[in-house]
Amino acid sequence: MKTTNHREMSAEALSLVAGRFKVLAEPLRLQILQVLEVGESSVTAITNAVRSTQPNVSKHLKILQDEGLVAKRSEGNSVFYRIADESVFALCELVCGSLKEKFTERSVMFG
Amino acid sequence: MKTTNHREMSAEALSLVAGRFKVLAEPLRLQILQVLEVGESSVTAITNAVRSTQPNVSKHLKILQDEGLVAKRSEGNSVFYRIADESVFALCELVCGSLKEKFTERSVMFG
DNA sequence: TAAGTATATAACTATATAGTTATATTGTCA
DNA sequence: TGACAATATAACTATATAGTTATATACTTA
Repeated sequence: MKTTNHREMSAEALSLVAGRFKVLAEPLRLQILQVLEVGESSVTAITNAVRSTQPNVSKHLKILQDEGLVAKRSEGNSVFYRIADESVFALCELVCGSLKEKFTERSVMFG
Repeated sequence: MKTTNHREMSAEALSLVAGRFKVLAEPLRLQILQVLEVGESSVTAITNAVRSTQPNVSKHLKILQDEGLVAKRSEGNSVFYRIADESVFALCELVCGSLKEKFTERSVMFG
C-alpha cells in the first residue's frame, strides 16, 4: 500500500522536509557525517578530523542530533557520536550523481 | 565501474553538495517544484499556485535554474518553467521516508 | 504609438545562523 | 581536594538571504 500522496503536501510537511535539507546544507556538517560514516567518534576526534573548533563542532552535533541524524553515548569524560540515520548517505549519493550529470552537460556545452 | 570514492571528498565537492541541499532548504522552492512536477507552468501561474508575490517567485525560480533544477522557455510575453532534474523528487521521497520513521520512533517513545 | 501584461531586477529590511571567545559543567586522576 | 581534560553553552559579530516595494524590460494588441 502506498501511503505518500504526491498531489498534495501540507505546508507543515514541506517545512519539515526543507528543515532536513537545511541541516544538510552546511559543508561542515556533511564533513562530520562523513567522519561518523567510518564509525563512532568523540567530539575531540571529530574536531581534529574536520579541523574546526570544539564549540563549533559541538553546536553542529547538536543540530544533527536534533534532526535525528546522529546519536550520542557518554563514556567517562567523553561523548561518542554515531550515525543514527543512514539515509543521509543515500541523499548525498543522489546529489553527487545529479551534480556529476549537471557538470558533464555543461562541459559538453563547451565542446 | 564505481567512480565515487567514499573515503575522501574534497572541500569543494562538499560545498557543491551542501549548495544543492541549500537550494532545497526552502519550503517555497519545494512548493514550486511540486507545482512543476505536474507540468510546465508560467511564472504567473506558479505565483498563484504557491500564493506568493511575483518578484519573490521569480527570484526563487532563478535560484532553482542556477542549480540546474528547472529550465525555462519563453513564449510571447510569458516564460514557462519546467523540471530539469527529476532527482529532486527522489530526494524528497527519501527525506519523507526518513522523517516518517523519525516521528514514528518518537511516537512509540510515548507509548 | 500608447496602454496593458508578464517577467526580471534593484534596493531595502528583517531574520537566521556560522564561527569565535569566554565560561560553565562534568568527569578523571594525582 | 585540586589540577586537568572533555564537552556544552552563552554572548557576540559578521554574513547570507527571504520577502517587500518600486521600477525596468520586453512583448502584445488596440
